[in-house]
Amino acid sequence: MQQAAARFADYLSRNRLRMTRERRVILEQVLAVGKHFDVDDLLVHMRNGGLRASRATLYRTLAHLVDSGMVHKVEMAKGQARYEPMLGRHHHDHLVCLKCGEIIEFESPEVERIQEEVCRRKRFTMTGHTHQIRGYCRRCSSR
Amino acid sequence: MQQAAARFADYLSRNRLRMTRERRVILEQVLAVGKHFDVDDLLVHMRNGGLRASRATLYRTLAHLVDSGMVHKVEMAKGQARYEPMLGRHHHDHLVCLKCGEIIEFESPEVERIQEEVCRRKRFTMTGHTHQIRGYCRRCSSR
DNA sequence: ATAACTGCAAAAGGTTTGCAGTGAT
DNA sequence: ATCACTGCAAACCTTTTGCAGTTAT
Repeated sequence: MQQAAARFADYLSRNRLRMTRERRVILEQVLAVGKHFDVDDLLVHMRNGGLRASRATLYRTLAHLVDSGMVHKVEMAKGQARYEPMLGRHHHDHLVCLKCGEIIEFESPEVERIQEEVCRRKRFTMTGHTHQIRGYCRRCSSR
Repeated sequence: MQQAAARFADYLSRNRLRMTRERRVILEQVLAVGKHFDVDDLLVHMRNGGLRASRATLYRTLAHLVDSGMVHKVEMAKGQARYEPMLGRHHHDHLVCLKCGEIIEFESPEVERIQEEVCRRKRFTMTGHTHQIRGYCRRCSSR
């Protein structure tokens, strides 16, 4: 946790940005709220802890956290974004349950390899990708 | 083209929906406008051809075309949707150029296979997926 | 002191919806 | 004669932005 704060502080100072109380609190809550969350989850979580920050500041700070690489932004359908802290974790993609909203992670080096090959063949410079499988999780399928 | 109209008509009647002038025109224009388009492209294309339909009707009709399987909806980041006619074509995914907006298609049976295996392992019932690679196309990379 | 930051409320931007009138079956 | 469809304008929803006041450096 200290570590994360230090890393963010470092990112901020390298970009001539400032470490404010809001940013400290938001980072701490992002780490506390768990794996996958959206802005509302975070807001609710913060309120329950008696903390607050405006939506605008949440969005602005999350953008910096994403930019620093400490948090990933996952674009869902209809322009809703979810976020996930990436501290020391590595890349993965998602299975999204359409009924209960559960998000299951998966990773496949094979898929990564194929992606790179596709890009090579098409002379395409990849900067990122999105790979989501939608459907019903084990629990929701069985009813 | 006749064929497409017949297929849509069939879908409509099976769902107790009606074949209207607007729907006929929209289907025809969807086929004419080409591979990947968004609602604005379609609207502009129609206006250039002296045809028209309200945005609301475009959205409503596209939803039916998607439901009928004749058109695929591709969710892009930030809640913008694009559509592509699927007549007799089969599934593929996309490379999206962040600079010029070009969309390059690719397909990989291997990735499909891996997806199925991931789902089996996680006991997940897949109903669809999204797989996009973002970056810069050949032209845009080289400048 | 400077320039970045914050909250607020307004704006944006794509999509959806309620309604009253129109039209397919 | 029904009941679905259409256009319009308003409503939606998440995210972004302008502004005036606040605060880290």
